[in-house]
Amino acid sequence: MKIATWNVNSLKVRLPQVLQWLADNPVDVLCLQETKTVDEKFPLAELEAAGYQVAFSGQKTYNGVAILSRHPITDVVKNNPLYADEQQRIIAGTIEGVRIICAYVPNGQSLDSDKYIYKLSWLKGLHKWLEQEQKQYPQLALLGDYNIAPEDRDVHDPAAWVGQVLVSEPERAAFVRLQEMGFTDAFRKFEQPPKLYSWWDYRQMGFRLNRGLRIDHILLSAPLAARCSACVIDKVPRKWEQPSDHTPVVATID
DNA sequence: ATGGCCTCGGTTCGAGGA
Repeated sequence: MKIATWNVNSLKVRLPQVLQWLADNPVDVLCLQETKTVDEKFPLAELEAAGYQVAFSGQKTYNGVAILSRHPITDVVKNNPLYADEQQRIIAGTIEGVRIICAYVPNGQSLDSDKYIYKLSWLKGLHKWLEQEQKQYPQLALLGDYNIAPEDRDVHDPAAWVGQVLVSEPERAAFVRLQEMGFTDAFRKFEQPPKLYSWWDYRQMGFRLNRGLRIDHILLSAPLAARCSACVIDKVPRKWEQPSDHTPVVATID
C-alpha cells in the first residue's frame, strides 16, 4: 500500500492538480494539509468520482486537513483530544489496519512570536497523545507538514536559516522526541540523493534554484517502518502551472 | 531591501504562510 502527504495550499485552487496527481499516482492514502475550506464547500463529489473516500476537517481561510483513501476509513478522530485547539490541524482514521494521522503542525512565524509558543505547546500535546495512540495502534503512521527541517542537510542554506523558525533547536528537539518515541523518518530509512526538499519559496525562483526545505514527513511506528520498502519525494507537481509551494512525499508499505 | 510570491477575505490592502 502507498501512503502519501501533500500540503496543497488551498484545495479549492489546487483541486485540478490533486486530481491529476492521483490519476498519475493512484496511491491508497493521501493526506492533505491547508485545504483552507469549510466542510460545506469541500469538493467531496470530485474526489469520490476519482475513486476516493474522504474524511475532512476544515475551517474558514486557514488550516484544514483531509484523508483521501481508496479503502474504507474507520474510527475518524478530528483534532488532538488532549489539546484544545480552535484550529483544524489534525484528522486521524484507520485504513487497512493502519492508523493514519494527518497533521498540519503550526508554522510558528518567528522565534519571538506568540505563534512560536503555540507551535511548541502544540507539539508537546502531540507527543502526549501519540504516546497513548501508539499503545492502541502499533501500526501507526504520522504524515504531514511538520514545519520542521530536522537537520541541516534538510536545508538548502543552513547558515542563512540560523535563528529562524523551522530550524530552531526546540523545534528540532520536538522532532527528535518523536524519533525517541520509536517513530522512524521514512525518507531517511533509505539512501537518498542530496539536496532533496519538499517545500520551495514561491519568491525569487526558489524552486528553479532549489532553495528548499524538507519539512513534510512520513513518520512510522517500528512495526510499520519494518514494512516500509521505499520513500520518495515527488517533485513533478511542483513544476506544474499554479503549483502548491509543497510537493508530495510517498511511502510504500508492504 | 523588515522585500520578493501566493491565497484568502473582501474590496484594491493586510494577514499569514515558510
